[in-house]
Amino acid sequence: MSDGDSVHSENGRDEIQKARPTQPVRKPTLKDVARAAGVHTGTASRALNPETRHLVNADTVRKVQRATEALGYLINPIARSLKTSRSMTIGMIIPDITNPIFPPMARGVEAVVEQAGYTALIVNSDGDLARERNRVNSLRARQVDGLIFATARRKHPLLSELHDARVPVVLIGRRTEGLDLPSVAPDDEAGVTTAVRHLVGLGHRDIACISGPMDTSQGVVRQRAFHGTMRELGVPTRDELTVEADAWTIEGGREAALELFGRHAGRFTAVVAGNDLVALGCMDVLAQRGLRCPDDVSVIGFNNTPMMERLSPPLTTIAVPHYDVGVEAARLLLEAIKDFDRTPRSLLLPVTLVERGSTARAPLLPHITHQDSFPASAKR
Amino acid sequence: MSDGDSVHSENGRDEIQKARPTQPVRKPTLKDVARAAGVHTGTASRALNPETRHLVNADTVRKVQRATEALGYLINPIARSLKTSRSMTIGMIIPDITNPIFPPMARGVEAVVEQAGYTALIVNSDGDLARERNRVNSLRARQVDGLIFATARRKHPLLSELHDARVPVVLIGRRTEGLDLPSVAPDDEAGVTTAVRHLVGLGHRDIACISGPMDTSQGVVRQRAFHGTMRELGVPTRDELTVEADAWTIEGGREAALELFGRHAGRFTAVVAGNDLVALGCMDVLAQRGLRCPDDVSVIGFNNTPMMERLSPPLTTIAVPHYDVGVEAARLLLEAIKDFDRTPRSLLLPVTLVERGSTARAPLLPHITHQDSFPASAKR
DNA sequence: CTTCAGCATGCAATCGTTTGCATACAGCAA
DNA sequence: TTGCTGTATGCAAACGATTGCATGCTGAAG
Repeated sequence: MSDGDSVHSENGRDEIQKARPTQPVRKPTLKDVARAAGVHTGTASRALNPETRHLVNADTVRKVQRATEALGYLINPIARSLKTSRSMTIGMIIPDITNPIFPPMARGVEAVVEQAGYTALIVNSDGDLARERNRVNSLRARQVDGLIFATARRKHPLLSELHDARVPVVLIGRRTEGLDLPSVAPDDEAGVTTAVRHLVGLGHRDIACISGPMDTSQGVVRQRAFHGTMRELGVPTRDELTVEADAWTIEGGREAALELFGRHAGRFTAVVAGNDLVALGCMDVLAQRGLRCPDDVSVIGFNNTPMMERLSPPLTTIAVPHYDVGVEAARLLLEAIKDFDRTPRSLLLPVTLVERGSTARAPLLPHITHQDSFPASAKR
Repeated sequence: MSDGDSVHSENGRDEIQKARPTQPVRKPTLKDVARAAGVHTGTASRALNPETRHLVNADTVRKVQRATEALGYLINPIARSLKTSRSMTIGMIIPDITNPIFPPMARGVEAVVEQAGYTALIVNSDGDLARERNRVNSLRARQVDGLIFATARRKHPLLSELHDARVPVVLIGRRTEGLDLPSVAPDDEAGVTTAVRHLVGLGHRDIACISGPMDTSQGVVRQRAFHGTMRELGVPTRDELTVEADAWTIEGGREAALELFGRHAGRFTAVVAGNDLVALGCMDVLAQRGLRCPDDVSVIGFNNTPMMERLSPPLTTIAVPHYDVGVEAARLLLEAIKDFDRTPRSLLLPVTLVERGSTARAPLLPHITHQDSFPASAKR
């Protein structure tokens, strides 16, 4: 509406920049504030910054503050960053934002950094290494003051580079190899141990393990914990019953389950999955083969991903406090920003078993033979 | 490796800044590149910028590029932004990042803006107006070149402010009121119409509507479409059968369903929910009252939220191309950034019915009377 | 040989802050 | 009076890029 009738408005500037309906008001700068308050920009700057405020007379501070409000002045963080080379910004790299465990983490991170005056930039790498590098470079160029990696790759050239460049970094979901970086992770080992005990307690002995990708630390930790616990409990394991999912996704779980069956590995009555999504994929394959869960095969996941309680059967899983993971990671990062050379702390967050419908007592009859013939109950 | 053996390296700078275990290598600046290439910074700048590259001799360009690589130079977007007052950054405001429809949108947005050299900053407002204001201010201060609102509030003082400040804005999921802003939304009207037709086609006549919050445009559009379609089809509606959920969440749906029952509204055999989460909340209440879905009551959602196919019963719903919504929103934003005064376009994306297990033919017998007594089938 | 066009580059101001240093002034002691 | 101390402010140089303008050069036209 306001542009149809824009009179000639030939004010000389319009000749240069293309004619605009309304002249965008120039944002007030510190100089404007200083002028309005009748002081020098330096003084205004000091008055506005809590760190330096004590250097200036209380009355002057008030004058400056009044001017600030009157003009609606907003500090320009870009100019500030240029000078201070701190951006009050941190970056969070997520491998797959559509995996529902990450949004709560992101919120946890946001909640605490925001409190400290930081803004969190959230980017996702799609698990793609090149893309990840890209995103990280872009974040670094933007002078982020620190980085949180929620991506679980085990060794990572980026990490040492970042360390050399003295960029504070916190890892989520894994401890590092080589480098000693602060990290926060759910207690994977305890979680898996609990899961295995649960199954064994239900009478299962032939338990398969569909681990997550072994190039992620969580993948290896969880698988290792599986074998460790089985050994401790004196339950024999067979190599054929351990497979690795290529990705922490439903599809990854599906493919791994397919491979498991392809191996003609013989009877198993339960599976410990690397995470909930992998468990879901596995359950798909089970169903497709006419095996009922939990009647024929029990399945247990990891994470307690949202919605898992509403599936049929509802998934038994290990609950991880994702929000808290984010919170703690952020705290660690703030520490690292404050003092880069502080010796890195690592947190292990407790996890809990959530018993639901996907696990049950082991069936009495063998129902998967080496030949993949099915028990009566599973035959249509 | 090139720093471990760096001899004493007492270059005077060490004396000044506090001694550090390892000297953080100063990031190369444009000046360094220029020196290395034997040209002036101005020339280097022009050589590196595709827009101005044609101004400089091809050989020189090559020299500069080589120097750039050799030094591992990364342009400093902060300095660049300060000068150009463009940040190559856009902001996306999401009301609730844990609602699984948003991550795919965010990815869509990211995919296209990234292509254009922009970085997307994703923040969530938790639906809280003050917080939203906050986040937006922080984004504006950071000089974002444009904003995408995925938050569905109907009228919004912020929006006109932003418009006055000539900040490009694109809306997701609603057309605006008052202001004419570019937007992209699923075709809510068509979606609801399809849903209602589906139910009526199954023989339902007593259909309840649990709409989303009516202070969101999607809430009103969908509810309006419900009543419109019912009228067109000649199916009478009763006011008591329309309730409003306070939030687009499971909890919101639950409370609304409770209210519906509290009203003693009499028989209904189906409900059209504002979205999938609301539908889930409603189904919880149904189950709790001993009503089976779909045998006693059919329920249809909206969005085709991930996982809905795995529930029991799997949710019949209207599928929305969330990723595409993000893609289109980003495109619109880029257009608006290029030319703020272009007349705003609005897109309506097609939606499709996904028939699953939560809807079925209407039961023959009335099973909810005004007194809330239940049919035999529902009695335990 | 001049003149001029046109290309390639250098020069320097600028974006909006921060911050080390210089300055001004008041109060106080000698 | 002089000399200090300390406090409050001004001054101006950064930070690292962009960009309008000036300049130098080459070669062709006159």
